Amino acid sequence: MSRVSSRITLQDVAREAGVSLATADRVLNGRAGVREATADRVRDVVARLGYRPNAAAARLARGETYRFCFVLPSGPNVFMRQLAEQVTNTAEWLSAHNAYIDLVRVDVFAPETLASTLEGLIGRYDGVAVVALDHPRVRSAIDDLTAAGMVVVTLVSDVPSSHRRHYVGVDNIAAGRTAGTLIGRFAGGRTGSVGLIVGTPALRDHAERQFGFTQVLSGEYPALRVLPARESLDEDARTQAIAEQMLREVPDLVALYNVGAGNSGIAGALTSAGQAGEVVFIGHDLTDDTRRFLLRGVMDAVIHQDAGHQSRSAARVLLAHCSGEPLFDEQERIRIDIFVRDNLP
Amino acid sequence: MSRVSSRITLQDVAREAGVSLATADRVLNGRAGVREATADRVRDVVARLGYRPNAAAARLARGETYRFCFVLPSGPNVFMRQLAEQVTNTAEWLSAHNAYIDLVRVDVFAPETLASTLEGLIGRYDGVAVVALDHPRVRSAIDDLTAAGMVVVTLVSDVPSSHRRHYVGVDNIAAGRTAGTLIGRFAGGRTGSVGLIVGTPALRDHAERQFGFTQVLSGEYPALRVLPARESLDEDARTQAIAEQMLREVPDLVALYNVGAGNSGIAGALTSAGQAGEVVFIGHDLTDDTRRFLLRGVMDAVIHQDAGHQSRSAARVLLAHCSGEPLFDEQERIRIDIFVRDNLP
DNA sequence: TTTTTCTTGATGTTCGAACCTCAGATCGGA
DNA sequence: TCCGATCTGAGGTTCGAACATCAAGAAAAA
Repeated sequence: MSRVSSRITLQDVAREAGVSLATADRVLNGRAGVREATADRVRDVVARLGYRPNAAAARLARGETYRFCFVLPSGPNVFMRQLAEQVTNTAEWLSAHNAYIDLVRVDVFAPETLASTLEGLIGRYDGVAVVALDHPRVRSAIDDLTAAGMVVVTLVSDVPSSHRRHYVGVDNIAAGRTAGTLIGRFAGGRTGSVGLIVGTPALRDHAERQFGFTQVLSGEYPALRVLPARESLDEDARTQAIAEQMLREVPDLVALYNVGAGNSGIAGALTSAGQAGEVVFIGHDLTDDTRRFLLRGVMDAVIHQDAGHQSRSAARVLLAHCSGEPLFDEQERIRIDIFVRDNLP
Repeated sequence: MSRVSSRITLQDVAREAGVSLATADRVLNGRAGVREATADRVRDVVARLGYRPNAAAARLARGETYRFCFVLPSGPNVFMRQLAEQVTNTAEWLSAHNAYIDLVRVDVFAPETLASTLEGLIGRYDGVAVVALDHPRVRSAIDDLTAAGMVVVTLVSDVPSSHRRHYVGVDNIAAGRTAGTLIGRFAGGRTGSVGLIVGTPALRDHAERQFGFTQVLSGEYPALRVLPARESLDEDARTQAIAEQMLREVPDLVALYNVGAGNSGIAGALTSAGQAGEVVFIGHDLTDDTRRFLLRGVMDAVIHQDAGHQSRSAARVLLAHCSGEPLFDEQERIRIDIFVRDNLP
């Protein structure tokens, strides 16, 4: 049996170090007016006793409230709607920690709008989480925010070259590779063509998934030929039209990978062509629709990134950076979930 | 833009309801001596204003410390070692919430020992998380604990018929089904036999996985014949011997599913038989070993349940039940993770 | 030696809620 | 109408840390 922790207050530390509470306090909060030797003594005792400030008391005493802003894309995208909903839940949870979230939705396909929205946030928040577009204007807006002393994290879609403090989201190249491996395996040694549908290659996450997917298929499944990517703009109707055309014109079609939204369109096309369950179909993001497609055998796997995790993680990261509390990195890693019919949550 | 929360104190509620702080306090903490009509008025205002007690202040004021005990199996099982490590991390996190964890390890294959260990905990803790054996003695020990007013949650392996307050873990039938579907798909239309290795059918989770697996394979992949299950007792050497024997004696072996531990043994057998990558191999629990096997192509998929999630979830559940704080169910659902080479964390 | 500057201790207030006591107020029943 | 029982208000204390102020003592500079 191992007692893993204890409860030690600043009082204990002060007594043990032979200084007053005030001095111990000055050391711990980096206030001036303590001889270096004394400060060291205090720090020693802190380490030896394993003193950990009572977070509840500290927050209560500070009485600070943090203001965060989450900037998400507007539009009908189901995943983004889920994310917005989860942000609302997160806000409720955060309110117990003296932090408030405002939620802003802007047009994701307009870098100028996004950039100017971001710039309008300067000084009004302590931290910003943004589903970013990798565009020079957006990058410079992010840098402006950090220059103004705000903590910025990118959410779902990264801008690696910016000064964002953290990226909360998955490795989309790995997500694409995962799709590639699953399609390669599910195709079961068949030879033929694989249809590839993206929302728009202008979105960094779509481009990365496409890259990872093609990499795996062309490298390891030579029997499968990846057709040139078609753009759906994430619209159901357009996606359906593309899928229908493929089913008509590609006789040896063995699989479909949909990088973006619009899975309902593909399911519709497969079903009406009588090919549901025949053509391997993998897409992204678990929704009511894709869950149903999995259960019906229309989709074979869904690659997912949990909106709730990402929202909470972004909030924790913002909070930790603003209040100086520690972060458990391992807990903040967002995973690439694979769902098949049998492990649906 | 939507401001999702606010900060309202009990003071505000009392003022708005036209009562004193003391009365509002009595209502919220269920203390006697308030007329029902007045209490209703207060509750109305609480709802209307969306008052949420400041958790930090509440905990500070209560000053309670909760003592939890985590009872895990002893022995060399890697997953259980991971779990123990994560419990230690969780303990550190919990110490910021005035809660302490003791960690006890007992022999999992001895229901008597487990049961008497549990009974020895009575009165010494506020809550217990236990990796339970589904055995009448253990069940009655759990019921004794709850009868003594302690909160008990089962971890990883459930005892559904007991009075445990909560089960933190995955649906192991679903996990077995997931393995079945993946093997069925990965086998790619081949015809042949599938080897099935369990630790011991006495463990509920093993039995459930076996059940789910067999259900899917026999129901949906008639070309695959599931061999009678062999028992490995979770030992590498034994597992290896079984795998070697299967590889020798079953000429049409197309896949192996290992329900318990001992994946290294199977990997060894496959490699030395020159069958690595030929025979589909799926097992449980991501470890350094299984990760390596995935990357080398010896294993095709690993079904995983995150030890860190489970440990933290158990702690949150215990804390919530003891302190009466709310739980977000959705966050406490443990997922069945599927890992292939490309989505390793 | 005398100032000035630097350290330190002592002491207090604040945060929001939990919990306690005591004195009135109100109410029902006899 | 009066009595006890039941409400309610007012006030205080506590938790642990953050932060402020003031004065005493020590060390360094003049």
